[in-house]
Amino acid sequence: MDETLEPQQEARQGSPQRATMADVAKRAGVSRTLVSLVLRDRPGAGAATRERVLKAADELGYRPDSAAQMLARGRSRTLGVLMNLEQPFHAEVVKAIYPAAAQLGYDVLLSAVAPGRDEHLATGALLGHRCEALVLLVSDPESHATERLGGTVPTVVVGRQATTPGVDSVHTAEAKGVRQAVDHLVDLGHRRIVHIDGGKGPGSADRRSAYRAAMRRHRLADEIRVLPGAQDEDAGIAAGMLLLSEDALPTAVLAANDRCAIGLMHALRSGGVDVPGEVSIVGYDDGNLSHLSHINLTTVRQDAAGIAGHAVRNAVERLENGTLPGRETVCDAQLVVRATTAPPR
Amino acid sequence: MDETLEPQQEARQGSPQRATMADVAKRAGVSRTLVSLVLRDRPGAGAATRERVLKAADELGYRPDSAAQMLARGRSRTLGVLMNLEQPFHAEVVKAIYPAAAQLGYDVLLSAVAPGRDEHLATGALLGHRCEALVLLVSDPESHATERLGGTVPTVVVGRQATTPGVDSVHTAEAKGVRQAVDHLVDLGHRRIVHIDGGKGPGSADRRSAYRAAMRRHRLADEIRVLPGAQDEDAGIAAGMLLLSEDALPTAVLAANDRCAIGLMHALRSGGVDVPGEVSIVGYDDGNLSHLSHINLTTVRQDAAGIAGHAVRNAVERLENGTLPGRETVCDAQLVVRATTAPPR
DNA sequence: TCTGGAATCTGGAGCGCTCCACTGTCGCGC
DNA sequence: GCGCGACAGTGGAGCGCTCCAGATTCCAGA
Repeated sequence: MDETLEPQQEARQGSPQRATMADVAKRAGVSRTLVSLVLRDRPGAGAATRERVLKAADELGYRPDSAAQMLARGRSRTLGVLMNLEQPFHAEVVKAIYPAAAQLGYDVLLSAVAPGRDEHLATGALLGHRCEALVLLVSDPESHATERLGGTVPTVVVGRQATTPGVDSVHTAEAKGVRQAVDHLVDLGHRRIVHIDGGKGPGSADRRSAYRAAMRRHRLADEIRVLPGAQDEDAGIAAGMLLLSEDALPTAVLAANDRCAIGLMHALRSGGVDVPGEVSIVGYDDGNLSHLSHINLTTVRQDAAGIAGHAVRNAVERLENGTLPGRETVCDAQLVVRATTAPPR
Repeated sequence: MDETLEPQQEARQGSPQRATMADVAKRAGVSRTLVSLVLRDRPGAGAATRERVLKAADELGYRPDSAAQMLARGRSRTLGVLMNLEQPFHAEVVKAIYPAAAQLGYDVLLSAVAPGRDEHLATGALLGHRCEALVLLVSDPESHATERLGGTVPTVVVGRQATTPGVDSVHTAEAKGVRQAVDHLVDLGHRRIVHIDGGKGPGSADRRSAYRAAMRRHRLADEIRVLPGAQDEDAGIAAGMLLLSEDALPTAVLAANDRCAIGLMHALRSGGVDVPGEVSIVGYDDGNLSHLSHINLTTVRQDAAGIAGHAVRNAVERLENGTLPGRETVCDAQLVVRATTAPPR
């Protein structure tokens, strides 16, 4: 950068150029190395000196340069998280990843998929920033390209089973969650229970097969019906439209996730269908929308904090432990009964 | 004897060593510098050599180390974005920031506020990663601490006017949007139009005063009523509850944002109130929820792409231009009439 | 008195990259 | 033949930090 001296810096922080460790050292009258020790809270510095260094650093508004740290350490202690900004559940998980990573001394970098920014690009950015491990909240199960990064860097896939050896996965006990949901509906007296599929979204394949299994367990194999869908409101709406166009409605629907459930609920209600009077709906995720008092969605709660914790721990373990076989961590699922399920008419 | 230092052990950390520029250079039989030139697509290399370098880089799976790049360049060409994972509108803006930044050759780093991770911490992380400029989608107008970073690093505040000199701001023409909304309601015949306040959220103060001004313009000063609130569903619900508990409902409500509007809508509907039959509702943002066919919210559309573009351009300009006075960019607002507004009974 | 070891502190090398100043090598006009 | 600019390519310095191998001090114990 050109050495354009900034004429008016805030007086408080003073330095036109970012303060370096050498500046702090000079001010405190010690060596760079010692400053480094003190700032990283390592033994090897006397109490008085320590104090002096800290004071000097504070006065200069010193901020360690993580780029230089990474370079020098040969490690970045940074975890990369690939997410979708539109999935509330991702937000939930990310919120829990921050403290989990911080606790283990890791930093977190977020990268989101967006139109024109696919998984590949987004993970590339993460890797370019020297993330030592990746947590993939988004990952196309069909193109294993992203997962295969596991060969390069420890990778944890969230929300579904990994299909590549050497890649960890953390996901919800979909079978349990779905079974609870189906059990609940059957207990209420439902038989015609439709499932809206989540397409390529995480967990969808498992939920689909768990739905089938649960239906069979209740000897309702004949009633099995899976509608194509996705994990968003539009898919729920589309499914709702489809159902409304048919002769008879099912009495209950297990949606791909909460967003899908909400879309479905709106579609049905605006089609004059009473929920849960005529049709019961069960969601999946238990994000911040579902517990809103008027949505009040019966849903399968995924343990975002648990998922985040395990994902981080697995990634770090793999990082510090070298090669490990791919592990699968299953987090608990819990049906939360609210107001969108009721006995069928 | 120092020169026979053995290379870093590979086995210990398990990770296969990441290929460096020197590796690529050796493989292609050229100097590091040339590799650097080729990879950055700079003139100074012959076509044949260029090809060879590219091939070598590809074969080694070479990935430039952005930490080293930053360090060497003295610049990171990275923009930091502070966001809230729970605001769909932020997601919208971020999605547009990516391409805008990429076009100017800048990288984007995301940092989210979360429980236990306040603005200060989140921006600290961004700064530690050497972001050269910050785009703040989140910023507490009361504590100017975050904004004051503008003294250190170019800062653009999104969603409200900056209160610190030397800090740019990009926000929607709240006055115009709100005026359109109020005009629309008045045109429909409404007089009792209540506004739910967005609390400390971005844009709230402007919307509040714009609401007051618009009401006065229509000689409805007596009908002005601002309910305390926030920019989320819960606030909408709370406001709805409050209104339901009163003797008479207003005929229209201008909500703090879409999320708030949705909360309100649900609260009113579950209280047996017809929307828009008895009460019309107008939101603000036009995020992905509002256009869902059953929510179908009349709302004020904020130009996320425009906001993102201006924020990025302003930040970069300030970066490359040295000192500039604080500028304010106002993006268009546009009322989108959908199905939650109708003439009063 | 000397020894040795803990506690404290220092200098230099080097992480992977970019930039600057430089060396060659052409080809072309005079 | 010479000069000269354009192009191709090289080597070294150094970004801010951490680590390693010492250097210095001080004091307990023989």
